[in-house]
Amino acid sequence: MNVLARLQAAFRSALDGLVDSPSTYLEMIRPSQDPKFGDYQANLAMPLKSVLGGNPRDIAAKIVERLDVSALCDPPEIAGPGFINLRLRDEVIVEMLRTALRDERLGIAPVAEPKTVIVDFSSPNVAKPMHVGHIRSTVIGDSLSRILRFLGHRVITDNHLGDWGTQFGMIIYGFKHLRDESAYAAAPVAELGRLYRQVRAIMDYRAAVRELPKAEAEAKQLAAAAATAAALAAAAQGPEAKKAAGDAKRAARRSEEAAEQLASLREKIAKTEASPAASALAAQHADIERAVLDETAALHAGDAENRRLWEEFLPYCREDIQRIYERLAIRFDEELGESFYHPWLGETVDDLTKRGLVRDSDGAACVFLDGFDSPMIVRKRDGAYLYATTDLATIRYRVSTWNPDLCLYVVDHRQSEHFAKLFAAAKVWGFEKLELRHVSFGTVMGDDGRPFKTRSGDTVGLEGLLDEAVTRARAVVDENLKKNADLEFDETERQRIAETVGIGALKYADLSQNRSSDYVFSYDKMLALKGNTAPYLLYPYARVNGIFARGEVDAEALRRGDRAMAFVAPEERRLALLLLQFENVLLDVTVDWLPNLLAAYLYEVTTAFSQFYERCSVLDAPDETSRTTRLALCDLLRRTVRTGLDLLGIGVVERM
RNA sequence: GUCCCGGUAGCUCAGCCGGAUAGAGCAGCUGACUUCUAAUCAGCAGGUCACAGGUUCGAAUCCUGUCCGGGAUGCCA
Repeated sequence: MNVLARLQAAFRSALDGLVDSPSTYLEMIRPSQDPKFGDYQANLAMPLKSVLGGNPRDIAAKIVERLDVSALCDPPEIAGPGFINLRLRDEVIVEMLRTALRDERLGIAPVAEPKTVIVDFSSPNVAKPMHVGHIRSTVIGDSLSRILRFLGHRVITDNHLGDWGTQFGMIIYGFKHLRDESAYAAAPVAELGRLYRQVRAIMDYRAAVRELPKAEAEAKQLAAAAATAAALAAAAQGPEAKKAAGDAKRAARRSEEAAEQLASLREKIAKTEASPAASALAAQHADIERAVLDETAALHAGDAENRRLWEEFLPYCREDIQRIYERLAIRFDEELGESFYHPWLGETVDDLTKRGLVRDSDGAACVFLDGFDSPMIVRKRDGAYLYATTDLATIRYRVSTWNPDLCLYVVDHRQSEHFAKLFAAAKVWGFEKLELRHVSFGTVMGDDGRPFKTRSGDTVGLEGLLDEAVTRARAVVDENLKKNADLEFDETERQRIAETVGIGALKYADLSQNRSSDYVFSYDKMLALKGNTAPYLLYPYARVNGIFARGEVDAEALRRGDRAMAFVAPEERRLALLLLQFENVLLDVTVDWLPNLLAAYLYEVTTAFSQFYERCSVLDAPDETSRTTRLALCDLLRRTVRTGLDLLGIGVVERM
């Protein structure tokens, strides 16, 4: 049992008979932020004032009187308005350290009541290359799955692939009209990618031409509005002036955005028209939008030819994304894409209808839900189904197959309304016992504060992103080795370190951020050697390995041994306390599904280690007890870091 | 229009289910490598936690309003 749980148990008996539901108060016991307030503090006397009456210091005194923590702590102290400060006895810390040291799982017991959890994440569209937008869902979902599994839950990870949408209509259309037979025979994946981009380019061009007049008119109108607003602002006096200036600024910005939008449209058009071949292509395929939709509809309707092509293309498309997953070390238990649910969409709507949940509105089948202005449309006027329908069918399938307690959807925040409706609909459909959670996250931004794009305005491919991270990591490795003459790394090892550090840095940059906020992408920041970065966390791990190697320490014997241990420096004690909080941190992560809490913890623990390392010589410790204690801290540190990083989906390097 | 999310140091961000003097990193300044890897450490400086009210013994954290930014908003996913 971890420290906190033991303290809580002691307080639970102290509160017995005093309050009805002690749980809320037990959560008010937490690590102190300042050592002078002890190791842990209980903040429950103040809020108990409204329950028990009297003044909080007296309440605290009463609780302390009933409290028996003598096996764990020095006598508790009451401070300030009624804080109860607890200082753990060194022998207790040492004993718990020993328990963790001996245990494969660092003393962390599996949860008493395991749940079945489905984690739905990544879910790229297989017809197009993965891009930067997929990184967050993939990395956050993978980490949450690993943490849940480590804690002892039954976890099913599912990649709900987009393998049935319009993008396949595009590829099929491209294949029928634009394919290069020999290129397809030689390298099908590349050729399909080219076809997708080709069709996309034609469609984009045609859309740009169509939208141009409207965009021109809008830009013109907004420019005029901005000019008017600027004039008004210049003329305004007194209290009106500030407001007018604000209006002018906003109008100017809107005008600027419209101008950019217009410029981007013109650029697309110019790009196509600059090439006679591209222009001719665009002219030849004047009806491309409708034709693509027709190909998609034919696929869905069971057209034999399109179905055959789809089956032929699918493995190639999956191959492309599989390569990325392998590099990221991401695996799924299931990859049931949209196509898997296609056969059941009709009966899903029928079942909803049978239960009286569906109403016709303008020819569309709609589920109207309390608290929402607009309904959830489950079948379009033209008879086609939507992702809402697929998502409902998916819930039903998952319940009948795995009977989960909880289902997490790791999907970006823009879809929060969709999920709010989906969850509400699932509830009225009869799945009220199943807990559904949208684990949402923000956008990856460029350093200009806008969604991360290449200089030419395209989305950034994920593969290129990985390559760049590794290349830059390699530069850091080489740079560092120049400074350390006594370290020798051959080419293979350098490259392997670069791969681990680069990919790890990319993942860590994402996971160390609170998922709900947008985050600014920066190679320089993620690969920085100091601060909350992957390289900083990996370093202590390698350092400890260095100590064990140089001292020829037998780690197994250390773990099993029973030599005396004791603290002489505050850095040792602080590091030990932090190491013992690992379990609580993992449990905290699963309260609001925040992997950044684990990242922050690992940063804190490695920072504490760096301070310890600076201050306390391990191999040349003053005596045997100190040496054993310090080696134990080192070993626990490296295993905690390795486990913690593994739970974030990040690998370690033995030396760097 | 309605709904959702955000506004914390020059920059990037933690902290937000109320707790003791608001924390990191970067950038700036000062120190520390004959010592287990300096991919490090120690220190200085830097903040009306957007604004105004409210609840509370106590508010960056909860409530209300205002301003600013982003997003969503019936037949795409």
